[in-house]
Amino acid sequence: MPEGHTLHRLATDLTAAFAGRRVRVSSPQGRFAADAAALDGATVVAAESAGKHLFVELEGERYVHVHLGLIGSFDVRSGAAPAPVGQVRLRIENGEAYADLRGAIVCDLVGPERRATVLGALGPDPLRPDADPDRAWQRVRRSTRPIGDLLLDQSVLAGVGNVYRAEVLFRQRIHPQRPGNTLRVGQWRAIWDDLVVLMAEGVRVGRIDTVRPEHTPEAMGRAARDDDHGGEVYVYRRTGQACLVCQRPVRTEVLAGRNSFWCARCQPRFRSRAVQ
DNA sequence: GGAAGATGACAAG
DNA sequence: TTGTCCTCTTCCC
Repeated sequence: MPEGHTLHRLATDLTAAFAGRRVRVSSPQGRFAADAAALDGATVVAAESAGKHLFVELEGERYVHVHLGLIGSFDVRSGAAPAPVGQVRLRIENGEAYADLRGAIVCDLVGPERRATVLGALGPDPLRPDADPDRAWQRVRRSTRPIGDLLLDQSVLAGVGNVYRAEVLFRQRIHPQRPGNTLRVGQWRAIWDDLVVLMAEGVRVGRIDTVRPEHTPEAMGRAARDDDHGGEVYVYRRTGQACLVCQRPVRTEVLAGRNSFWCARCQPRFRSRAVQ
């Protein structure tokens, strides 16, 4: 289940497995069958990610545009492909490796124009070295929307999902409901720089770990937890459990349509000076 | 065996 | 704001 780091890693794995190679393309489930047939036997150029979007380029400037949505998965494995298990919408294989796509919200065959349109609608991606954090800041500093809302808006910045939103705001001690236009530029830069580090680490290890060494269960003398998303986090989906830093119960509230998590002590609610 | 959720995004009203 | 879609897992009866 995907935030930007998952897609970035996926692009790397797909490129390693298939770039420069002819591939068989199929749709065992059937919903991508016509396009798969058109692509079958083509040579893969490369795969790339931008935010939560993935493009697999095949010869002839043809791109398979994939967005995993909330529940999609794209598994890249080595070896010959076995009989498909479950609803495999897209399978790419070359005898030495195979990749199965399931549950994606988008799986379309597109051309360069559509690809450019999708990329153009995205804010800067902390995983891309050419990303310009100031472009996002110009949106944040003018907005009265909560920062927890802005961080999930892919046109403001691309690749952050619900886990990174909760975790980066905890690490920077900023309440999710704090309006964007009350942040100082230094706080924004701290959020961005932290995302660059956290997401790069997410790509490297393949899971989301955000807990600093001094706050790990071992360092705090507590039993290790086994989070069901695979990583070690401060507040994400820890509602009611003790904050790893101050022991207060972690709180939750729906923000921008998604569950938001924070510690009321470590991330005090912002009070506008104008009100006082 | 069924309901509820889940790291997402969109359209409709 | 609500409803809808995608698939799988976990939980409850």
